[in-house]
Amino acid sequence: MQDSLRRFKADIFQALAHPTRIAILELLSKGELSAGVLIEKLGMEQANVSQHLAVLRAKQLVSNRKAGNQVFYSVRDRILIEVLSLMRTYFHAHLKESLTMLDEMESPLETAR
Amino acid sequence: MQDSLRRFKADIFQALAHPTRIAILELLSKGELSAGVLIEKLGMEQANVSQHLAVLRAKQLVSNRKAGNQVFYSVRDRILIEVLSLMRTYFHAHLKESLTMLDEMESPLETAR
DNA sequence: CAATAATATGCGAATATTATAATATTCATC
DNA sequence: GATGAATATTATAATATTCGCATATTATTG
Repeated sequence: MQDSLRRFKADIFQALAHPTRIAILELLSKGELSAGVLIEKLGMEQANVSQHLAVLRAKQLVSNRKAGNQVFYSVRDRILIEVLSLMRTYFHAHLKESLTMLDEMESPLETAR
Repeated sequence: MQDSLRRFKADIFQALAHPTRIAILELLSKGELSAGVLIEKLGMEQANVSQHLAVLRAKQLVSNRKAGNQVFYSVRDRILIEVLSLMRTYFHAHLKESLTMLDEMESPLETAR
C-alpha cells in the first residue's frame, strides 16, 4: 500500500515533469482557458499540445468542459498551483546554483545576462 | 528564459517522479541517514538505490556528507518536504478517484479491500 | 449534408529512464 | 599493503516518453 501510494505520487510528478505541461498549468492558474488559446499562447503544434493535455487529463490534474466547438481546461485542484508556487520559491532560493547548473547544461548566453 | 526556468522545474519534478526516490526523500525527511540504512529500509538492491541517490544528487535535491566509510544523505531544502507534504494532502483529497484509477490500471485485488 | 473549425487520436522514430549484473572506488583495520 | 565493508559507476537490455505527421472526431454554418 505504502508503495502504491508512492507510485501514485510519482505518477503525478511525472505528469508535472515536462516544461510544456508546467507552462500549461501556469497558464491555467488564473482561470480556465480553451485548448485553442493554450495552443496560441504556447506557440506550439496543435497535436503536441493536445497530447500534453491528454497526459494532464489522464492523471486528473486538469478538468475539461466542452462548450460547443471548444474545450475549456482548468486546474482541478488549487494544491497543484501551490506546489508550483512553492517550486518558484525553491527556484529563487537556489537561483545561483541553478543558473550555474543551467549554464553548464545548455545555452550559456541567455542565462549570462 | 521563461522556458529554461520551466525546464528547470520540470527537471526537479522528473527527479521526484519515481516511487523509490519519493521513498528516499520521505525517509530523509526526519533527518540524515546513511546510504546503508536507506538501502536496508528500502529493501532494494544496493546499486539501484545508489543510482537513485545519484539522480537526487545531480538535481541537487539532497546533499551528502562523507564520514569515514559511510555517506550520509539529507534533504537539501525543507521546501521539498513541504512539497511532498502538500502532495499527501492532494492525495487524500482525491483518494476515492485515485483508488478507482489505480484499480483500473493495475492489480484490482489489493485496492478492493 | 458538405465544408470548415476546433480538438483528439494513432503510429513510428528518436530519445530517455530503469533494473540488473559486473566492476570500480574509497576508507578502515590488521 | 592486503582485506573487507560501504558506496559508486558502467554497460546493457527492457521499457517508457516525446515529437511530428497523418488522420479521425465533433460541432457549427451555410
